[in-house]
Amino acid sequence: MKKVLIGMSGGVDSSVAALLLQKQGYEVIGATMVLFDINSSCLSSKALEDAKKVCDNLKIKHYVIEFKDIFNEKVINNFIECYKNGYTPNPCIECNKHLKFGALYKKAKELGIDFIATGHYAKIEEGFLKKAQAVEKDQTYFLYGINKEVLNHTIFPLQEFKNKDEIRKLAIDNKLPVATKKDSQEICFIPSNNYRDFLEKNTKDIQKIGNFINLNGEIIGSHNGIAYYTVGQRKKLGITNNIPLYVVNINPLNNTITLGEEKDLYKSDITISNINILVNDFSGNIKAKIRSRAKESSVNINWINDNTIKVKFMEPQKSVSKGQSLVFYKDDICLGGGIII
RNA sequence: UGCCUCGUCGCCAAGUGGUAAGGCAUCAGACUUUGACUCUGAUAUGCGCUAGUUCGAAUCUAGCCGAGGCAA
Repeated sequence: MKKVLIGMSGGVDSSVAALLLQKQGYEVIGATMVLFDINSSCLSSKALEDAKKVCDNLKIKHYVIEFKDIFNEKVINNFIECYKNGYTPNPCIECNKHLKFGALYKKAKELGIDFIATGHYAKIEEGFLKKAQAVEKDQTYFLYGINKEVLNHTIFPLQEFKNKDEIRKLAIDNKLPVATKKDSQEICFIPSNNYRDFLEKNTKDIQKIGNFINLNGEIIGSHNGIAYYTVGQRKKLGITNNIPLYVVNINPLNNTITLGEEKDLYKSDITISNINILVNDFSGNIKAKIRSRAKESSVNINWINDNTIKVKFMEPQKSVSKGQSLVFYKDDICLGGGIII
C-alpha cells in the first residue's frame, strides 16, 4: 500500500483531501506542522486539535511536527526584512517552498514515506503543475516556487473538484468535524490580520518617519515608515487631494514614498530574480501574472542571467510591487516564476 | 484707521430664500490562503457667533468675532 504524508491545517480542504486519499486506497498519515509559538495564537492550537479530531475520525495516524526554527528563518525573518527594505513579501509562497514542499517533504522521506499531499487547489499531471479544475480557487500562483523534483512526489487530492461547495458537501456527508469551519485568509502567523502591528512588536527601528513626495519630487506630507506601505496602496495615506492618491514608488535609500494617481501605477517592464522553472521547455506563447487573482497577460522573456529575467508585458500591469511574485503560464500549465525586483 | 472680499464635515468644495451635492481623508462590511486594489455602506438636526426680516434663511439685514487684500 502506498504511503502518503498529508499536511493537515485543521481546515476543511486538507481534511477532505485526507479523506479522499484514504478512499483511494492510500495509507494516509496526517501531519500538522507547528510553525510558531502556539501560545501567541489561540487559532493555532485550535487548528491542531481540529486536525487531530479529523485524523481520529478517519482512524489515521497523526504527527505533530515542529518546524519553528525553519519557519522563523525562512518565512518570518524574510517577511520582516522585506518590509524594512521597501519590499512587499508574500509569505505563503515562501512557506510553500520551504515548509510544506521543503521541510515536510524531507520529513516524509525520513519516515520512509514516498509521497506528500496537501489541500491545495492545483493539479499535477505528467510531472506538470497545472491549474486546478476549480479555476477561480486555483493556487498554483502560490506554488510556483516549489522544487521540481518534489512535484513528482506530491499529490493534490482536490485537483478535480469544480468548486468549494463540492468539497464542503463531502465534508458534511462524511461527518468531518471541521465541515462548517470558515475559510482562513489572513497571514497564518498574524491572526490579528494587522501586519503593521506585527512589525512594530517584532522589530526594532522600523518606524522611520519620512516624506511623501509627488512625481515632481515636491514634499506633500509625511509617512510613518516605508514598512507600512506597499505599491498601489490608496488607504491610510492620510493625504487629501481632489482625486485619490496611490503609492507609486517606495524609495528605501532616502526613506521617501512617491505618491501619484491611478494612471501612474501601470508598468510593462518588470525584472525578476530567484527564478524557479518547473518545465524543460520554457518557450512559446507564455503568459504571466503578478498577483494571484490577476488576469494573465502575454509576455516577452529576456534572460539576463541564470537567475534574472526581464519580462515585458503586452498589457501594462497595475501596481507592480517589489517582493511580490511573477508567475508564468502556458495554457493551464504553471511554468514557474520569480520575485519582482 | 477707512474701504473691499471671505468664513459650509478633518481637508477641498457645491449651494445665492424652500428645507445641507460631490471629491479626498476616516471607519465598517464584502471580496481574498500574501501585501494591495476593488466593491458596498456609514459619516454636518447643521452652514463663524448673536439678534432680526420671513410661513420658511447656509442663502436677505445689522452688530460682533476671525482670515485675507487694498488704501494711508
